[in-house]
Amino acid sequence: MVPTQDATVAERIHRQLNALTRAERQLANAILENYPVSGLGSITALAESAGVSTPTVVRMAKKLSFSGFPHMQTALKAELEATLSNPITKHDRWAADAPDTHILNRFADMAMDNMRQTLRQLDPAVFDSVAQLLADRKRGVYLVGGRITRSLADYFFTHLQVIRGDVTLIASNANMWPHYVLNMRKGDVLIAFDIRRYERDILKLAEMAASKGVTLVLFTDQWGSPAAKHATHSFNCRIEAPSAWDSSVVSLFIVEAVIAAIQNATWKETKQRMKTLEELFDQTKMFRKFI
Amino acid sequence: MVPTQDATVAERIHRQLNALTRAERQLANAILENYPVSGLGSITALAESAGVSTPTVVRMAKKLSFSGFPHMQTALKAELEATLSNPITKHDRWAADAPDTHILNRFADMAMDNMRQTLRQLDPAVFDSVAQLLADRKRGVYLVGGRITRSLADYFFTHLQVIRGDVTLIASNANMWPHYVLNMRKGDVLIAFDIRRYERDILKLAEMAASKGVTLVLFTDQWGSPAAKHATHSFNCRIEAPSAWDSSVVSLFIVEAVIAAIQNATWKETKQRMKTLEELFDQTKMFRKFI
DNA sequence: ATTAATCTGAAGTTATCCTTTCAGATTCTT
DNA sequence: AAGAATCTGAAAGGATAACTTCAGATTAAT
Repeated sequence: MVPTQDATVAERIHRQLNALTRAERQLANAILENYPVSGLGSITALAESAGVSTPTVVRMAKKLSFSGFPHMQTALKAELEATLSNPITKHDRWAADAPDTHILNRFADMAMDNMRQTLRQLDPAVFDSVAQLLADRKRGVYLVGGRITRSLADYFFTHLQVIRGDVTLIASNANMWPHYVLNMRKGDVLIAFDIRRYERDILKLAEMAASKGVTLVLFTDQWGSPAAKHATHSFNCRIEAPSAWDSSVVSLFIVEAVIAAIQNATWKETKQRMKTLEELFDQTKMFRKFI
Repeated sequence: MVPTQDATVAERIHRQLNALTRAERQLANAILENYPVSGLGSITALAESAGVSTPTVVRMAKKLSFSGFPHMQTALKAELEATLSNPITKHDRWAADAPDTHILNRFADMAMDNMRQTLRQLDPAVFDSVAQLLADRKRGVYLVGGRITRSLADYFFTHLQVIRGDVTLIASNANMWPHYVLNMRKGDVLIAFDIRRYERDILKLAEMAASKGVTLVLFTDQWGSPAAKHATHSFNCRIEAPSAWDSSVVSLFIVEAVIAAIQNATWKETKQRMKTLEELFDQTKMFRKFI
């Protein structure tokens, strides 16, 4: 007998096909027919769908060297998981010269995981709506961030400012925030960053803004800031990191993608603004010419 | 309430995220983490892997408009079946619901490429040296960024400040920079961000700092800032993006990895500082308790 | 600080599942 | 055709899962 320890369920079935009885083959066919999902239900369901009795299922599982039906089902689930896990994760080491356990590689693994999981559950329609909102030059845009995320808001602000006017970065001192709310008009957009630990002030600001009819776009983490209840659109970015801090890589990614989308939607005007900006830079001689 | 009849479990979770409680979110998170396989086991197994109780699972299933856990599980299986039996569905697409040409997927592809290429040519020894430099509390640390990269310097600063003292974020007004140089001592570290278009002022600052015996750590792009000639260590991060702007995702990634490495190297002191910081936050009541 | 509202999981109950047994059905052998 | 060997599923059991209840814990509100 060939060892069947590591074979897939399908392989085991094929290998043992001759040793199976009539009812068992009928069952085997049913399993292979919609493999492997068919085997994920209860033994009763499987037996019924194959038109055999439950003892037949148990007997076949044992013929395939499983201890019983649950054992076989576990194997099926493991196979499925291996199949579904994105081939992208199966990489050669990121930094080839460093061991797998080096922080660079561990961090890279997690960053890519965050990215994958965030995008999998991100609704492109929400993304498109946000891009459209921000492309609308009739709406004023305000940006605010917390202790850590302030930098992200700042980054977003710097780019938005090039694309369009009427963009305000809300200063970090929360005492001043009501002043900003004072100027907000119905239809304006507030982009707020709030990841754990969620900040009371951001929640308060979201409340105030919402009550003035401002549309709230929220960048938060997988658990969701309490400000989400006031948000029209939320981006839940995974922030896991092998570190005492959270990772903002995915949040920054989304920000950049939104920027690109807005730019595409308003390219004609944006191009003109960028050209003007270049001329202004030329005058200040701030940048070196070329590269 | 939006009808949830035909939505996928992931969509329902996403839609109801705000209505979920702490334990339920924790559970939702666990489900999405290895979706949808994680939901195919018994309610007990799922509850355990999420670190919640089984009643929580039942309650969440009901909040998602299922009659109970088995109902939800059936839905998961149906989704899985649909996915697997439809060869057209591409598993390697980032945002599954958006076409390959959607900006999200194009951006993700490129970010991924940037990451791979950057890490491939990054020397882990350089990385380790930088982490070690910054872990050395006897050296003062200065951070500076350009028009776009200032946000990255700011992000780095916020974290470094928690880990250690004697960290200075150089203000954005270049006229003031000589004041900072005045205080720099031999052995201090200057972390500079300079990606195209490279800024004259950063180059000048690097020169001045170098002449005072300051160690320069440079974050730049694949082409290399002219300031590199003064740098002791350089990180060349790929910045390609399907956009008129460059992507800072990889740069941020390296920054976070460095932060994690420093934290590991000095965990004892860092832990103590973080604890003290927590206490200070408690006093200001800035953050909500837990999560 | 106190109270009210909400959340959470331990414990217990009910339902379902998985396995085993065994008698009848089927197939094979002579 | 008779007998032996094998196969099969109904039924019963023991095991596990799913659901409900409820009291303590937590959070929000006053």
